[in-house]
Amino acid sequence: MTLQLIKIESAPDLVDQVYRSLLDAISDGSMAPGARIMQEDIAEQLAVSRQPVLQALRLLKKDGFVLDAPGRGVLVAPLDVTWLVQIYQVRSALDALAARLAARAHYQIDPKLISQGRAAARGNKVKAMMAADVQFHAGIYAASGNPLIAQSAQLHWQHIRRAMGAVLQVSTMRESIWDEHETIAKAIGKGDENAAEALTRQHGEDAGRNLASLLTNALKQQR
Amino acid sequence: MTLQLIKIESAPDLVDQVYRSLLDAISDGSMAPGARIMQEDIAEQLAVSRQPVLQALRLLKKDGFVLDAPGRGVLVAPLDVTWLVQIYQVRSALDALAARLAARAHYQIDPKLISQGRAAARGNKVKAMMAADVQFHAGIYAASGNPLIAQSAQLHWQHIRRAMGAVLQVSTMRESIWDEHETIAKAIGKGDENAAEALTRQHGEDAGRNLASLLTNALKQQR
DNA sequence: TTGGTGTATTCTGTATACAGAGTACAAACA
DNA sequence: TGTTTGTACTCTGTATACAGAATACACCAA
Repeated sequence: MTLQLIKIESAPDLVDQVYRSLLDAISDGSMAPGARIMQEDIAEQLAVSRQPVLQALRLLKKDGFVLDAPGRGVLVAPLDVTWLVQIYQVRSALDALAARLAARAHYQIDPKLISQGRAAARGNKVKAMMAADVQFHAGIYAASGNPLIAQSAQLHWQHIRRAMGAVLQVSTMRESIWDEHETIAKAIGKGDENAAEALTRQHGEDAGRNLASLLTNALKQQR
Repeated sequence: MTLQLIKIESAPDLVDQVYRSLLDAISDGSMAPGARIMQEDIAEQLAVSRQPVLQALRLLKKDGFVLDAPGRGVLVAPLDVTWLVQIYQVRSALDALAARLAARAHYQIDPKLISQGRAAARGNKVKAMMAADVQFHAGIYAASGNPLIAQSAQLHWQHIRRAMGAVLQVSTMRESIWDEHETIAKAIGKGDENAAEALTRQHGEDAGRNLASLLTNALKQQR
């Protein structure tokens, strides 16, 4: 008999590990915007050589999480409202596309995603709220059948997570977003492509405007 | 008097150079889909060490131009119709967004882009046709005021270029695309956001379907 | 005291060196 | 002759070494 062995997940790959570690630290705010990054420090903290760090930083640079500071290495990209608005524009378009494709397939979004989301929204854990939000949207990406959407959007969500982290300590998320999510899920389930797309775009634009204004205030207060 | 000196463009940066060189070779087909890539070969050909090559390959991997072939290094991503369709779906959504934003600004697309495009379409140089097409769309991206769109779309265009290169030797581009381009430009100029968006999406979807079916045939013939 | 120049330090990017993982080939056995 | 096992080789990923570029600081002169 052929034993069913679990496929060994290969290649811990230091570059990947460093990349994730840094991305996480940047996204959750423990590496402050504008902070200077030195390869040697990171390498020492993670107990690897400078080589994997160098490569990971290059990947992060490509994603826009760190910027070149010629002569002084790189620094964590500052939080910029304009940049955030642009992220949201693109993400909304991707979300809208995903919703349309999902509706075309009459995909039934797992109702649990919504009930769990509402529960999280009633709580006071910022992390849980964010996670539920991400999961709902990820559900739509998966339903779209186009993995490229998820791939692009995932990076955007990291940027958003950064902005939210800087803002949500002060305010709370709009609770209405879960009503909107439910409406979107229904439109997708019914196969109403146009509605699903329009609702999703509207939802994204509202969220973008909301977060942008919150961030603007937060940045003002810092000064 | 303060002499106007041209700012020196810094950092030739070997990694970047290798990246571009490889991306170019892959996009124009001189590195065949499925071909195996060995760091040492590339390094020797470009007269650099393996280090920059390694990093460039990692960037290309992130972009989907090369795939991991565990144990045998990496290989040029094969041309895949499904993949191409997905690219077009995302790009069409981005194009539609860009068109909407450009229309919001009542941006006047340079008419030269269209006349030059028509001229190229009447010719028989595949490269010139592609270039004109890219330039028209790049014009819309620029007009959108959201640089993130251009950044994402640029990668998609490289993938498309690859597919076109494999196909356009055989067939010719639809000439009607420049009528469509003109209609889109007019809608943008008039500030008709909805029309600009809808037309652009339609244009993208048609182009995607067209290229996908051509590629399907081309791949069939190869067998 | 202030401005400028020279020097030392710091940090990056590239090259070389090394070790480990996987494949392919060859030899041996059924 | 086909299959399996052992071995050598190839290729990658990481570490270390080196050289160049930019900054910051200190010293000197006005």
